[in-house]
Amino acid sequence: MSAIAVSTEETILEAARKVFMQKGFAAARMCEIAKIAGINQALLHYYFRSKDRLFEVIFAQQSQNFYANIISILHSDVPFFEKLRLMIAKEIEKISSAPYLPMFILNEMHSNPERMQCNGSVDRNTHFFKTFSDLVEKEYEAGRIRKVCPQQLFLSIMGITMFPFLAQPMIKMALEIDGKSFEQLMQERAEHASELIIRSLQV
Amino acid sequence: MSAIAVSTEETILEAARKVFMQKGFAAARMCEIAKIAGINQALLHYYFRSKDRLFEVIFAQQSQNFYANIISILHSDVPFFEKLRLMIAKEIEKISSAPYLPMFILNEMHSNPERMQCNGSVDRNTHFFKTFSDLVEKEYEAGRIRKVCPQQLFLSIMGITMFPFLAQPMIKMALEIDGKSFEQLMQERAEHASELIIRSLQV
DNA sequence: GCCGGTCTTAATTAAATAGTTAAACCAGGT
DNA sequence: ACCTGGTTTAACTATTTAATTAAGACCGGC
Repeated sequence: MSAIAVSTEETILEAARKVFMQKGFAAARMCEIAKIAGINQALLHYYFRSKDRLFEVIFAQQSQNFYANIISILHSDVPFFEKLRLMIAKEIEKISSAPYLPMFILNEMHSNPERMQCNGSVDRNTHFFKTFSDLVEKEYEAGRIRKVCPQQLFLSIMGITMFPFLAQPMIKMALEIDGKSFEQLMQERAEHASELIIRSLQV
Repeated sequence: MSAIAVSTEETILEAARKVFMQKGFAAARMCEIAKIAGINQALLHYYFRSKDRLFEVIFAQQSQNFYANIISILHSDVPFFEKLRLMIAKEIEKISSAPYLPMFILNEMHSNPERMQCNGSVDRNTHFFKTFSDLVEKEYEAGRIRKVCPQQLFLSIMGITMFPFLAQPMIKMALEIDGKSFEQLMQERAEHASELIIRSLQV
């Protein structure tokens, strides 16, 4: 009963996650989700009343997933440079196992900003910047890094780690590489990215 | 006659550009394009047979627009560091005037890779990497920069310049700034980004 | 004046897709 | 044995939207 019910609910969520993340809300099809979950559309609506509701659940989950790493590392108790290295490495590691995640989140926020405003799951997760900013400030005052705008630095770190995945199809064409080589490149990426950021901060 | 015809054709393209770039192919509506162009749907199909055809035209145009800057600067005759500065500055300048451009291109390539393969307009524009790679190689051999993987460097430069626009809605929430402040931040961005990249390359 | 292409209006078709319903099936638990 | 709830099937409705069509209005050049 309950055990079985949870199982199919999760089967559905898993299928929905795949489809929504790959195609986005507008191009996603309920019948495809049902098909992948190995069930019928009737049961889909039996569990989640509508496409919108199902999407809300998926988006909230993934949104959580998207920010969790950064937040926990920012609050961890390691030296600043180590934090940067960890943020970059862990983020690349996670995205490697879910390459569509950044595009999904950013594209849905972009193409439907209204949905986000009334959505608490977004708000709860986006208040970590002050922590980062304070860390940078302190590090500068201790003379361990050069003077730098925390906002700009933050954008750079995020861009350097997430962009390759956002632009994956373009990158593959531009660099003329296949999926295998791309994965390889991403495995080496954390090292290059950390090196680049940390060198740029040297006094 | 001809003058008028061209004018409405351009009116339609302008409207289509707005709608497709803001909503993406799947969520874009022909009737909205018609409405914005100030015409009716019948005329829309009179000029462009179908939604797909209209989209092809827009995508090809924007794709061109997307790569043009980088390509022309790569082939220009200025020192390497100056090229980097120019690439970053010009790219930010362009995107600032069309903030949806990167998300549009990357998201459509992501959510519909098939469309791209048969589309020459993409292929023609993505073969500029070797030029960049050679430049980096030469610069290293001349001892003016440290040893660095050209592919990784390329990803970093692109990421640093384009990410803020791709993530605009998220950024605004995370940094708790409004549209005005975001524009301000982007105006200062080229300077920070160049500084960061060039410092990281110092031997 | 009329001719051709541009454009409008409005009605209509066709297709895709979200969502509903009712009846039946089946397995586990009582 | 039977009740319950998850599940299936299949037919159905409603809605949205792309695409078409036909009849005619407007308008500039011939």
